[in-house]
Amino acid sequence: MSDLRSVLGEALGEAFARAGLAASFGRVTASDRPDLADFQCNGALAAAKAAGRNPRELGQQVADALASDSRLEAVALAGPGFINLKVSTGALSARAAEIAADPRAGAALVDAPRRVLIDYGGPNVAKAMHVGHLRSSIIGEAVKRLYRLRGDEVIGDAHFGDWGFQMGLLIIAVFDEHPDIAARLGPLETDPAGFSDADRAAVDALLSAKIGLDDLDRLYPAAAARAKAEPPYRDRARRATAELQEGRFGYRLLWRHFHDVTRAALERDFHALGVDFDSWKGESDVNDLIGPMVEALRKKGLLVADEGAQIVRVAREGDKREVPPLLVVSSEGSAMYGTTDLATILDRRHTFDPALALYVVDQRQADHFETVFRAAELAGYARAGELEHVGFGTMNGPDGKPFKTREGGILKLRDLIEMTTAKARERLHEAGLGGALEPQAFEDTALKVAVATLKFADLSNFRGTSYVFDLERFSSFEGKTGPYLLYQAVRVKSLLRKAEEDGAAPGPIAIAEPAERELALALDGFEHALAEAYEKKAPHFVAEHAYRLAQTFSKFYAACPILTAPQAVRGSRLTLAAAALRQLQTALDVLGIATPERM
RNA sequence: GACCCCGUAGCUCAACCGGAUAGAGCAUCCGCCUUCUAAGCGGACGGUUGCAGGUUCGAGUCCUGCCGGGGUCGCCA
Repeated sequence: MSDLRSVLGEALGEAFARAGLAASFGRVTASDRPDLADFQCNGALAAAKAAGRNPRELGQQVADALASDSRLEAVALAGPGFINLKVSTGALSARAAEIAADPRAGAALVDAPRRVLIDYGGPNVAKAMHVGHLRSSIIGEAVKRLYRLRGDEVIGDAHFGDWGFQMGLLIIAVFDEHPDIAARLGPLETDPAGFSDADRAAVDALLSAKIGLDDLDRLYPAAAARAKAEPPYRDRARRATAELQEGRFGYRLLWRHFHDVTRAALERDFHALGVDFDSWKGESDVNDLIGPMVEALRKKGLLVADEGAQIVRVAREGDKREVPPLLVVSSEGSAMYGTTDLATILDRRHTFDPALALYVVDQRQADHFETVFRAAELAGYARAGELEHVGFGTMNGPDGKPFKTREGGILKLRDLIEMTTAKARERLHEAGLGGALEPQAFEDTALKVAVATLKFADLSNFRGTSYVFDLERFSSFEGKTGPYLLYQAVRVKSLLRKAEEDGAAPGPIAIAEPAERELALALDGFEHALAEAYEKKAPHFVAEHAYRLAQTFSKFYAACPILTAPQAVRGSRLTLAAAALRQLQTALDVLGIATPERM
């Protein structure tokens, strides 16, 4: 089961090989000139250059070798040596039938599945998610689904930021605000003996009643600001952080509550966005690994003292810039975020043991990851190429700067979703869509439209570039938008429902009309879009395909009546329509976009 | 200052190891609903790919320089 492009590429590769040239010259691409051909091969030009031969002559030789191929209706040499291929109607019908019968809608599996870990989302304790988390979550989720669809064993890890200085800050902030909590937990130092289940339940009840995510979200920024301005306050927080990490029991209880209450709220928010993690391992989980790891680094001679800190030098001969060392232990003796990252790599090596770990994190941290990855290689925790930073640009406001609210604050993700959902309701009403739906179904549709709006807008751009958030444009039902794609999917669903009511059954595919031909070729292009997206960790190739497919279908829908066609034609077109729907939904599912039944 | 990314139609973006006539969407204009969801489809208009050189039969793509924008440059993550 392969796409036409690959199959034809193999045939051409053989022809090149018979001519004594590398089979890789047979690489086939979609035609630049759809008026002339379906596919083309430019290999004769490069091969002729390499072999010192005439490109047209060589191209003709290769073309002649394919002249009798029954899958091809025409093989023609054009221009300086392009080989143009037009697929026969029979082969195209057969390929379309194959895709229609495929539960995977034409998506192939990789030859050698790997274990892949995707590190994305990056939520933190006590911090409600804001727009800064949006891209990592959306892109990471899409990459995870893409790799899984292609057959890899994939774990999506939220890499929960649940450790470090901000925990100390929160502890003292909560103690200051709630003397009763301070009185109950403050004295509990190291000995949990005598702390009964009933005591634990009482503490849990106390904390649940008094401290919610909103409180943490309010306390944290205030405490962080105060620590910056008041060294004594900062020092208290540092001490609390150190005591927490050393295991002070009362602090651990409080910390556990921070952790649990945040995670529950975040999971809900993420889920509403269609983002679900397989693992919520946090920075705290590797805390106990850090001590031994530091020792091991020292023994290996990698750790050196510098300016009062302990560092691992990672600069290499031939570096164009000065690559800073990894700061493992600060001059105050504490672990840095790079330390935690390194320990996390070690932990993953011991547990999931991924062949590839992808870090879906803001592009601005590229240098940091370069340093960490080099240190991991030096320490023997990973080999070159096993760790990769999948960076992305920022989502900007109309001013071209990272998105802020009108007041200049950071927009919470929940508010962004609510804003987009409100716009979706408005647009649905404007369009007179969804009027027949029950209120609950309407809300469900509005949320799906909102998620499609946000995600498609993000994923249709190459991840590396920044983009300007423009709700008016993104939420439009016209053009290259999420809502347009949902609309197309819903139209097909409606059509198929109607066909079923009429008792019209799908039948064998027989490509005849140009619009059918185009649709079949679009369906065939799915696999290549997936492969491209997979290789480059760039979901926009899938988004691009989804859009092209929807548009090609719409053209077909307009040009080819289905329910009113003669039975055989109707059967063929119904099968094509069902295949298009399944593939569109599969593509949208990779992007993390769900389609409603009606709108 | 050093290094990295970006600069493509009026606007927002694509362009598959260097290939034919650089493609979409929005906006503007012209057509198409007694027919399956017209929030659709077809067509038109729109380009010195930031500038200047170089390599090549061929450059948006590779190399050099310059201009403009963004980012990063150890004890916050």
